[in-house]
Amino acid sequence: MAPQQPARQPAPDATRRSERSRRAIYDAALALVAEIGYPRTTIEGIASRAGVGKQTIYRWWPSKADVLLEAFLDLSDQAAQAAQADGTADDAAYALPDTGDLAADLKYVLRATVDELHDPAFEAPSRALAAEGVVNEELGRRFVARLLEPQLQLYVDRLRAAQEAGDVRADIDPRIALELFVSPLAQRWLQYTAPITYEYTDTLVDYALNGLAPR
Amino acid sequence: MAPQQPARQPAPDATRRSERSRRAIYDAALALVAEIGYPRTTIEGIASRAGVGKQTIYRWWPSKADVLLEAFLDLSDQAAQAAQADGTADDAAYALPDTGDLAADLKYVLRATVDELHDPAFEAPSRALAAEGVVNEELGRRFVARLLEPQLQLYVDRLRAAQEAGDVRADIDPRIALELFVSPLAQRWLQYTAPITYEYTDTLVDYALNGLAPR
Amino acid sequence: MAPQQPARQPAPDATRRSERSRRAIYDAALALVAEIGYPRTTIEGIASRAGVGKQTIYRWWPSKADVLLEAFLDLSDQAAQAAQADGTADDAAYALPDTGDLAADLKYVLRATVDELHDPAFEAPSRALAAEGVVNEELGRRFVARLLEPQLQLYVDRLRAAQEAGDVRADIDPRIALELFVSPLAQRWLQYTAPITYEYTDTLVDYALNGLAPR
Amino acid sequence: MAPQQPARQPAPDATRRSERSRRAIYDAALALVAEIGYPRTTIEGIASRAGVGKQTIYRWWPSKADVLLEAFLDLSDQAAQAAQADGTADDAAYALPDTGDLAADLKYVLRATVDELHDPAFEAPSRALAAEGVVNEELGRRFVARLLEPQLQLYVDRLRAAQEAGDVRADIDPRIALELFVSPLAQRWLQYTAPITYEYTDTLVDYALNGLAPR
DNA sequence: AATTAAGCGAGACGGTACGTCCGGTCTTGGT
DNA sequence: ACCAAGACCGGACGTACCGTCTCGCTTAATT
Repeated sequence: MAPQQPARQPAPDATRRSERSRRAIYDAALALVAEIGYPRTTIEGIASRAGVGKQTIYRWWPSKADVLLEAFLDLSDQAAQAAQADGTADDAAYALPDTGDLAADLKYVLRATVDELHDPAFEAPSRALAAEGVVNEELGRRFVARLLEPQLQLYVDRLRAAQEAGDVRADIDPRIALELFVSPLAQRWLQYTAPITYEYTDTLVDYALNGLAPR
Repeated sequence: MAPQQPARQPAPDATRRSERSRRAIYDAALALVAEIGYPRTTIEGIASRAGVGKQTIYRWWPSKADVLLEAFLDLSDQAAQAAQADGTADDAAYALPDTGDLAADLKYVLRATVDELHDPAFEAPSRALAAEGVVNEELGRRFVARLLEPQLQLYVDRLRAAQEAGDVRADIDPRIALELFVSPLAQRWLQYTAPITYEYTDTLVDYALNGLAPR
Repeated sequence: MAPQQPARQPAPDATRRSERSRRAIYDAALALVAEIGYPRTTIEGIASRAGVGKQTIYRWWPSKADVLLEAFLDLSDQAAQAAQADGTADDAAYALPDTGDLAADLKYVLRATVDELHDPAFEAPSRALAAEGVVNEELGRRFVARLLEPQLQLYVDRLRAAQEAGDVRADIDPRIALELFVSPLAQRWLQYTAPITYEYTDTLVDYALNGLAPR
Repeated sequence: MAPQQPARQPAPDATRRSERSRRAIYDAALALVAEIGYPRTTIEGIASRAGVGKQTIYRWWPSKADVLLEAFLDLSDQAAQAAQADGTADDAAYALPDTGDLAADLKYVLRATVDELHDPAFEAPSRALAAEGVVNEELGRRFVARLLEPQLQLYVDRLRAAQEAGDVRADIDPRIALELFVSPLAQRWLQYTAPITYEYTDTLVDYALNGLAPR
């Protein structure tokens, strides 16, 4: 119906695209970012490590950051599928747990997030993408839309359920409410303002639910 | 007694340093980051714009990010001094307002922060430094220690005062508590997750003080 | 069978070399040396004037002197071909004249050499190469083997013919004999020890053929 | 009457000049040229090795080549004085030997020159100066006038004596005649065209005195 | 003896060029 | 047509020196 992307260049034919090269590029990009860091990772380096011509990268991605973003999305999808395969039906990738105890559920999920933020395989590329997004608004928005927002949506869902159960006030906006415990964790991780522990995230949930003022 | 700094290189003689060049470099760095963005700002460009030899930059700073960090610190100091000069004695640079109404005071300060985050002169360099800090831990910690933490400390002080006044529960850790409203704002700004408005920051303060759970 | 060249670097693919760039580099190098002198001629200057990236020079030549040597060889080849095209069959590029009068032939050729040494197009680059060769033995030997020795060989041939004709003693080594008139000219030109004139070269030939001692 | 040099700069006061520094600069310059070669010898390197400020060099010499020229002249003077001290009255520095046998005397002196040209202490700086002189006419003329021409004058004197003794034809110009055996040696040394041996210089003398043509 | 003024060691400074690396484009030959 | 390979133009990197300049410090020569 609607036209595809405007396609300023001769528009490569995606049906002929080499899946082999695409995978090799993702692997090389993630490996290099993990090994030598994002700033020292170069397109030439990725091409060389992937055994691929530079043009093959430039044909399909406009920048180093875009390569990494797609590589990371691909990695996340794979991880999600793997988790779903050997996990329960209500996988964390699709919904937060709902045991009826909101505080406990949030603490559980945030503890899992703490673990993930300490996983070296995720840390290097996601830091790199976050950093790039800070300075490059267009990519930042894409990063948020594709990776961050879907995860935050799970909190929105859980908080809505809590509102129906009467555990959260009805006049609360869940999209804002979730930031009370998610953003502090994000900031500590992004900016090294302070260490990240289970105790810390538990505290965040308590403070957020009960408020700072005396009751 | 105490050892001098390690000084790995021949250690330039700081007493002979050209104040004129230092200022010109700060100005050029800030101007370029504002005009063409951090990634396209180069050491050569700064040197050229400042009318300075490249070596004069490399002699005193190890990297582009360090130049910008010092330039920004200098800018902040100047702004603080200017504010103090024409302001009241209890300047915001030294303490948050304390009218007795904690919610109002916090809302006031956060609104000022919203304004500052929209000020183009501050936005470009601080974004750049934040981004660099995400990916470069050493610089990130310096950025936090020199710029961010001193500002957060003002919230700690205000919250302590509120605890004494009985407006905040005594068992609350102020350093964590402040993150409930500061970090969400930071994240929205850094990652473009959502717009930043007065209404938003007001809401954050209300949620944080009163909690999400029904009272 | 025979080993390939050692090829210490990744060895660029000569078949893909840009002829256009090569020529532009030669032209730029010769022009700059003529205009501003060898020491002030820089690789960057050559690249810029030739409209070429610096790497294109570094890819194919190890040093400024090598660029100039090849540029000059190319120039000489072109001049030789041009001379042959519109000249007689027995071009000076292939043999010295042999009218039967050795003294006259030598004087003729040396006068032509005097003219050439005063030709600004040849002077600047050949001086530069000679100077570099004095201080850089490896390049000096290449300069001699590729440019100087082939010309001297023509004298050897002419002197051999003279020996057969009985105009030069049979026990004379022509390779040494030619130096009696060629080297003095060379030294005056290289070291500015004294001016170079037709009269001077005529005198050299007379002295060399007849000797200094009374007959 | 007439003013001394125009003195474009404030004209340093030579009476206050530090003899200690001058010597240290000469030594450093000669040592560096011998050790790392002329092109890699820098003014900064000389200053540092001599334990001297850069300005002390720039105050007294206009260029690296001039420093080396004076250093070499100084070295030559010292060598000449040393030779005179432990040698005969008629030192080679003041006159060529005159045993009555011109050929033998010339062969003797040229053999001594061959030895000198192989002396590493003299080779590096004199090559460097010669090379610089090829490309820098002004310095070249100074090099010739101060170093080369005085030595050639000794040949002129010896050849004049030979003319009076009837061993050289009266119509010969000694200044040109000497080039028949001196220049070939010079060229072989400067340009690496061929090896330098006693046999070679002996041959040059024979050829020059007797001529190439049959007698 | 105190004062002055130059040379001096040191090295920061504004520059230029070095030789390298990489970005992004283009061309070639192979599949 | 895509791909691996890599040459190409361009531009920034971080380093090395250039030649000038300023800073304190000797060190005479002059008051």
